[in-house]
Amino acid sequence: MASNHKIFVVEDDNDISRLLRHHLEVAGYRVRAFSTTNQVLSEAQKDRPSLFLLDIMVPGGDGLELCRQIRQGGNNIAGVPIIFLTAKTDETDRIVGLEMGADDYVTKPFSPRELVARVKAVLRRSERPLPPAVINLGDLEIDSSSMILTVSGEPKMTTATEFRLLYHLASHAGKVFTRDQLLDAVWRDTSFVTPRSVDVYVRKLREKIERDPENPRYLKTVRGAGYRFEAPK
Amino acid sequence: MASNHKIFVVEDDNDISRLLRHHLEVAGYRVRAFSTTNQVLSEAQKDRPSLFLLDIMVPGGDGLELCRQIRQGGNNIAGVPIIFLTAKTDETDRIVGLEMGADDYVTKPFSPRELVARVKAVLRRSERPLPPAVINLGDLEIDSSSMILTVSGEPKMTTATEFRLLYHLASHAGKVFTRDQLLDAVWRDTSFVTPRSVDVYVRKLREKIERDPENPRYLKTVRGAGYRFEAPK
DNA sequence: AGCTTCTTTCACACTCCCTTAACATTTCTC
DNA sequence: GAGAAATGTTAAGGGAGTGTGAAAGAAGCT
Repeated sequence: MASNHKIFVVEDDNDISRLLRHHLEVAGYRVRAFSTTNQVLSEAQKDRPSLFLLDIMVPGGDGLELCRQIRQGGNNIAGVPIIFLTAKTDETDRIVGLEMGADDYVTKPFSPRELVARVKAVLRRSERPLPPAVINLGDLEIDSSSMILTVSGEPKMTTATEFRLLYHLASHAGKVFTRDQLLDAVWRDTSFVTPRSVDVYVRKLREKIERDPENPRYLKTVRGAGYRFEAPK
Repeated sequence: MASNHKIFVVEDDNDISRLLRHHLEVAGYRVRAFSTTNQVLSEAQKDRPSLFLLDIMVPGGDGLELCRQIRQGGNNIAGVPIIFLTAKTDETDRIVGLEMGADDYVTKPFSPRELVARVKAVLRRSERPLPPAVINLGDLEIDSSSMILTVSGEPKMTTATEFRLLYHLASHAGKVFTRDQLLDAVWRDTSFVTPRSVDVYVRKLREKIERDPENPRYLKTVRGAGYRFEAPK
């Protein structure tokens, strides 16, 4: 249920802001709330949010202006999706806002479910499509679109987490990952997971892909650092 | 990002027209806007657009009429896809599907995300050869033109949603879809629908297509990910 | 209106996966 | 070679994800 997405909420009304935060957090997102536009831009450049949720009528230079600044090239956040919060009646605001480059809007009063659904939809669309669907290495075939692992022609059952881990390692073959990096990349919610969990999964994968799990050809341990997937020559 | 597609927009409200143009252009399409239907047809025959975006309520002979004229044989644009813009309250399903031969519709007020997504989807569909109207897999026959499902020669009744879901899964056999992806592809407005609704439909489909619904051969669960339709060998 | 049919949600049962903790083993350091 | 640190391995409980029936909610039909 949890995801790694961080959302910047810019809303001056404290009640609404708390409400937004609450619903978004329940939905598994991390939230940072701002009551004015002042520091949003500079913080965003440091903190790299996945999405902005802007009230169109916040004080301190309004939301539209902030939207334009975000969209402006030159910073590293120009591509981050934006959702506007608008009053139901104010059609012109909405239109202007959308023209400014927002990705969607939610009208107040909003239903929590719709809010979350729109956030989810925008984030889903902004995710870049996965790199090559099928990875072939040695006698392995890792097909991410069907989530099927084949070893020497034999299909092997894997759990979702096993598969994601394998896919991540194999699609960056040669690169060493620390346990923490793997947790960040592969696990949905890293907050309460021991890095040692990775070890357990590495073992499970070795049992499935290695001839001799004790002497792995693919999934190598890099002592003191982490793990590396090694492509056979 | 750029594509060679040219879109004819027919819309009398100037604000909305500008908005449409803006978002379509940002998405990489070329746009020609018309505020009445008068010259659309003649211009289209010269200029060959890839898609029409018609407000259903434009003055000068309404959008439906224009749609009919476009679809009429004898010109060279009969096959160009059409998307309608409609007010939310309208009864759109019938208009789109049966009578007029439109390809999709977008309700006002629309979100840019949705607009562009639908335009993209329709263009994508029109570019590649149509997916086969009849899918034959194992003892299943899924005929999308007549919306008839046959299992081992036995015709089975399905609802529209059941059929669309089955068709989507079967026409991408092997690929895993998350519940959210299925909602996007099969349902119209996902904002108010729980992903779990998909489960219910999967179950209904299993009851109709599987010998043993508890051990499905076709419609497999991929735990932690979603569902996959598996073609038998 | 009343009826039917489809859609969506809810609640509960159940299964399987995930995480952890504990112990075993290997590798490094002095 | 002894101790420390890192990794390998195993099994169990608790929890998340899914299956399922029923009932409320929409939408169309007569």
